[in-house]
Amino acid sequence: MVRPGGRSARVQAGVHAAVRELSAEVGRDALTVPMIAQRAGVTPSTVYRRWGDLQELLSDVAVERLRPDTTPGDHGTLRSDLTAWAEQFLDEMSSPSGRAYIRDALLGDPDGGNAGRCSAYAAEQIDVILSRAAERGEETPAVETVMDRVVAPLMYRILFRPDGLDAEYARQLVTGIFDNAGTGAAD
Amino acid sequence: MVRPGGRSARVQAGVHAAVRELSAEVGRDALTVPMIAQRAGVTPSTVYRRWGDLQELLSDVAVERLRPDTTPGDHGTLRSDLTAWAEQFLDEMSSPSGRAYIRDALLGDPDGGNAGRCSAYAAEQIDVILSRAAERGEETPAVETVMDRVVAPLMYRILFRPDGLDAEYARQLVTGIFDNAGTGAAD
DNA sequence: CAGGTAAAAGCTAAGAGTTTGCTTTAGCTC
DNA sequence: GAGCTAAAGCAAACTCTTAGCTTTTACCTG
Repeated sequence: MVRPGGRSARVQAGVHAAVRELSAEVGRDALTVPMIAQRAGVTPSTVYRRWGDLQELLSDVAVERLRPDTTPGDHGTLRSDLTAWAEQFLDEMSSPSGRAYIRDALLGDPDGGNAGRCSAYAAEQIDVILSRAAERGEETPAVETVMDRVVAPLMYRILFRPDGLDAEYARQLVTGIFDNAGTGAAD
Repeated sequence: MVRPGGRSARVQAGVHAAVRELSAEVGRDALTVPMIAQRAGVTPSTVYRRWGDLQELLSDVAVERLRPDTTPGDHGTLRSDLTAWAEQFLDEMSSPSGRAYIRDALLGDPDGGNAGRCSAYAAEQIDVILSRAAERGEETPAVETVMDRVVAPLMYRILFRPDGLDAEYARQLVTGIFDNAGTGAAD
């Protein structure tokens, strides 16, 4: 077996780097396995054997790029932290390239867990925000509540209705968590 | 130009039928354009010229299969109508084949509108339920509210966290629309 | 630290899918 | 029913994918 740091790891890193470089140079839709393999200095059969097909490889790379690289900012209150996070999330994810990454991540083997990893990233970020609020002594909702009421609607709109999305929508969703005024439905 | 009912329409119908038949026979993952073209009695280049690639074709067919074929059932109250609809929606969409259709629909040209069409189907169904409730004299939430609070969370879980989904979750989401007890967040 | 071992990569050729220019057909319009 | 145009058929060139076999690499034992 080849351990981390060995040849396997170098090949994987090289192929991932080749995907990132080439998708910037020629565009995501023009990528082919032979092209990526050549840039990475490996043979196409290596890529096919390790990833199966182009989709699976793109899915892998997409998940890496969707991993947050910063801790959510501290704006003093739970509400402002969530609002800022939701606005940034929407901003990053609703761009054409952001949507492409999400779609690629969803495209991989459903049992491979790439999609689940994306969701986990968001949940971790939310958890950081909620924990910080709890330390301040604020009442906090469950992570699941924020996922259902903010993340899920944002992601749904990004995937299914990409038009007419703006930061105001993200703010309204966060407000909905704090506002118990009702939905207009009688019980 | 060839109008509806002409050769174009026949080819489209034949190719769609071929996709449905073959995906039942050999499985969605084994489909190829030449295989579909042969079953439909057309040449592969016809398929490539009309749809561009296999993904686009599968996306088209998936949207058709995601179109609801019945009106939401009437159970006497808004709450029971929504609950029944959400449970059925979850049941149909969370199956392996349901998830595959959703993924295929999302995969097509983002500007082609296939994803938006799926969302519109759900919105139409919700609208029927809400209109019926309004006629009964019940207070009703906006369609958007139901999309955000029920459809989006269901779809998010189906796509990103397919494990651990059950009818109880769907019921809780519907309850959340009627229950203004709060989320645990202080304002 | 030399030799053995197993996993992973390289190589190559056969097979399958995709693209494209040109020709033919179908259906509309006058 | 003759002309016209969009779409389909055809066929060849091209690219991608797959698979069997060989070679390399890194780890591990003696």
